[in-house]
Amino acid sequence: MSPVVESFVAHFGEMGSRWGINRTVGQVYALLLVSESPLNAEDIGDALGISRSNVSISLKELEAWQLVKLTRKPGDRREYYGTLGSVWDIFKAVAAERRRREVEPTLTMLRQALLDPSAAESERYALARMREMYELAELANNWFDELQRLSPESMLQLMSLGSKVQKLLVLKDRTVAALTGTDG
Amino acid sequence: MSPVVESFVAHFGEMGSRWGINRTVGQVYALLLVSESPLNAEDIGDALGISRSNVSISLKELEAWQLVKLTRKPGDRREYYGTLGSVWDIFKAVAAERRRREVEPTLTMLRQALLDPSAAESERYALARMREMYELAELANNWFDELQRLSPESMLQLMSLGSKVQKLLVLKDRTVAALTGTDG
DNA sequence: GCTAGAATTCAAGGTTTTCTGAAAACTGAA
DNA sequence: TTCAGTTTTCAGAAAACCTTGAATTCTAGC
Repeated sequence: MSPVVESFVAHFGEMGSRWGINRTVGQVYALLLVSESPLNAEDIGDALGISRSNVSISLKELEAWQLVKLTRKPGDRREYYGTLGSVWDIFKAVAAERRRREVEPTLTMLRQALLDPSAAESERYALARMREMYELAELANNWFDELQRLSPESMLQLMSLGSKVQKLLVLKDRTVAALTGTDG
Repeated sequence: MSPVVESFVAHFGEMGSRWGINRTVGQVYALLLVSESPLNAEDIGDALGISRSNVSISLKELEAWQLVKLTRKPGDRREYYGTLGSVWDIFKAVAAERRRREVEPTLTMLRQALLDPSAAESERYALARMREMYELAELANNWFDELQRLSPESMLQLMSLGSKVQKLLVLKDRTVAALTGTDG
């Protein structure tokens, strides 16, 4: 590995725990990201100095995240791993999996708690707080879902707009008001 | 603790590691979230069955996230902890801290790697991949920054719009084109 | 269907992270 | 300034997590 690649891989390893994956999974993914052609498990283990079984476990984890794709070479029985095509696809895959792991269980828990008929009067404040949280989380969750439907171009445009989107929203309100005759 | 609060606290504890905080920090925060009035360290330790020193460490961590605020009661030397006012404020604080911990170190690393003059020809592919990643991360990062400037109302409106925002973007393009006379 | 090579599983050992109680440091009120 | 009550620190114990090699299962190509 060249020095630049080495520091990239090391960084992904160190950041792993902050990102909710472990060191090795981070390193394996970093290596695949910057490799021009797919690698097999032995290549990966050799490059990172880790055991064959650890490579296997890490690749399984990356498959769960849907961050790697498997290819085969004719006349070669080993499996070769590569990453998704564009960084945009990667971004979407990470967002989807994080939502599944980090947000959805909480939404489910909150939904159940809020529907619980045994809730007592003394819990009034706690339930109100939980409801607020549920509502914002659900809104944000659905919003991310919708954003993923946008084309990369639209997404780029929206992001470049930044907070100027506010002007556009005001404009929209005026237009709607004028068209429906419901203004002031 | 009532059963509903207990399951809420337990859930935050279990999700802690997925969210990049530890079990105890998650539980302490959950408890503060649903408590109508601020709690002192002893209250927290008793409610959660953890040591006084562990409470102290967890509160320090929550302070680093800027998720708790400290109050005092007249004639009481103990410190009382409560949470931020609205879920929107909480959301913003979490986003800011996560960006600081999870995104910024990577942007810094990529920036340095991309500027490194010792980059060799053999690293061409790796550097291209890293540049792509850097560009999307920077764009998304700045976008979040801008979004935080929006009022809660605008944010709500934008989120409710969902992918229909695309129509608004098309409308804007047409208007700009018409005004500047640069259309087809 | 065999089989050699490849992938996976798993128990044991190693490492990192978290938690605790005891001790030290701090602080508000007298 | 003193001091009792409070918070913080820290070394060691406990828990959680990760890694490994050996054994097992799987499978592509014959």
